[in-house]
Amino acid sequence: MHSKPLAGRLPEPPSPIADDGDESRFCGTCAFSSACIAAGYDKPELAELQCLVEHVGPFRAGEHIFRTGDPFRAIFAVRAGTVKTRMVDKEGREQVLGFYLPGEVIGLNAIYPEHFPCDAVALDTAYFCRFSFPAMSALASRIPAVQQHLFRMLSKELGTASLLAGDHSADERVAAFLLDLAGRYAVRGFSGTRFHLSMSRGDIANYLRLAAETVSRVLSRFRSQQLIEIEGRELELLNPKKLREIGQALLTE
Amino acid sequence: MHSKPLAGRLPEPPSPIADDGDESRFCGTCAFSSACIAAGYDKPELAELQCLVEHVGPFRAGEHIFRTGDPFRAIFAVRAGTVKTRMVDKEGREQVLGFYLPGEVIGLNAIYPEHFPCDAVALDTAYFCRFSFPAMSALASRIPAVQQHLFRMLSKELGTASLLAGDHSADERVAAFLLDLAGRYAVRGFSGTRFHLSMSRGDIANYLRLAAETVSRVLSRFRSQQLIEIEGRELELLNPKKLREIGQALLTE
DNA sequence: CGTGCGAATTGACCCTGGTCAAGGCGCGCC
DNA sequence: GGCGCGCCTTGACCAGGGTCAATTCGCACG
Repeated sequence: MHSKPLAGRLPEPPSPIADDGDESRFCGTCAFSSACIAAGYDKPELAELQCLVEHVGPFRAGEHIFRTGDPFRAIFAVRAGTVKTRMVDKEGREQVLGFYLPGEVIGLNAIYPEHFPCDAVALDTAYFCRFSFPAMSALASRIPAVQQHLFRMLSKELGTASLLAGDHSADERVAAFLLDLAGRYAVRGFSGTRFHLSMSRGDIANYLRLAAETVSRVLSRFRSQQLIEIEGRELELLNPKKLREIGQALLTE
Repeated sequence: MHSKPLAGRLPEPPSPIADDGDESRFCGTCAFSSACIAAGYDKPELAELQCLVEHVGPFRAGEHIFRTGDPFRAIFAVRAGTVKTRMVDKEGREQVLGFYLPGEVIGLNAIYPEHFPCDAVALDTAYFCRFSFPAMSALASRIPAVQQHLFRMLSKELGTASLLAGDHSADERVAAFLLDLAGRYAVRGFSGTRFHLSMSRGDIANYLRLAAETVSRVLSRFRSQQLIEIEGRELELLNPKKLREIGQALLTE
């Protein structure tokens, strides 16, 4: 099955497509890849990892992968498509917590409460690997690399949660957001300068704690300054260097 | 008197515990207690847990427990005192990430980067339990309860990180902050209605992404509305119910 | 092909909270 | 005691971005 040898544990050359039905290619971009590699593709333990993975999907735009309050049984790695997580308070106001691209993992924040504390909603047609968490925990006890990987993923997400924490201007937020997306696409092997925004302006604004109108205005201004080219949801970064200057307060901290 | 905090801090002679000197009482309030209890106080495994714990302190107000960039070797449970974590960007601006009370754990966000991504600074005289993380990981592999506990602590912190995420008014933020502190004190067995704010107005403001003046104004207003009594850093919640109404957008989400 | 609906853009106005500045309070120190 | 230094409070002013509203665009559907 995973005949393609991925030599060493260093960052492997990323593969451009995550959803072409070739599992080994997807796994190369997946957040679990280093755990798999550390476990060894041919060891019997990996068979167990395979065993507890289940492919689910497709979900269409707007469909829920999980809902607030659902009992926590598994975490999900995005195989294709994009997801937003959000909370809805009792007044019905939505709060976007994050966007997740192919290779990234959702559901980690449900371990402690044992119920999902937020919704996960597909933004376009999306497919997932579903990892049963009890099985994963048991496996982690036997394979230190898997345990360590889970610790690292959790800890990593602690770090990224602070991206939108600071009190920063709308320009800083939008610039940092675009660069963050670009970097995450690039790391998974997609273009880091041209990509599709699968979320609406409203979702971006909500995530950045701005008004949709403000996001629209900032993007227009960035375009008029030749920093980006944007048409609808198709984006190109024309001057990442300048954008980095604008957003650096958010990116370095 | 005593040496610089971080300069080669070595195992100290068992330092007196700040409150009552009874370790089992502290452990009852500590975030690790359920892991210890699950392991069984009398089982041999617990001896190992004891073994990898090291009591450190005292740290005086302003001293660092760890600094940004320090290699990650251990996590710390607060035994007494209060700590803030913060990042300082290259322009020298401080960003307060959180406050930690007795029984709570700092350093979890360093697992992934393997270096501390922030400073931890004592706000008053503080003592800690230091848990070697490699030893802790090894133990977690053998004792599922310990592993599960680490997962839960990490996941829990993911949830709290979003407390200050939303775009909320100054009143909402301050009310939610006070109630959050109150709840955390109550859960550890302290008074949930009267307590001491060990952090300055400036630290609170920075944490809540407000100006110090705004925090001051909101507290004054809350006092004039009979919601709280506050004198310097001594606080009493007079009307927690009303405060909860004000801050509920932040608390429920 | 028109219709209708949601997303996006743009403009006009206003409010929350930041900034600047001037005291007041507490406390350690000479 | 008097002084100095943070920390805190309070007031006056101002701007960044939210809100409201009108318009346009894209697209699904009858």
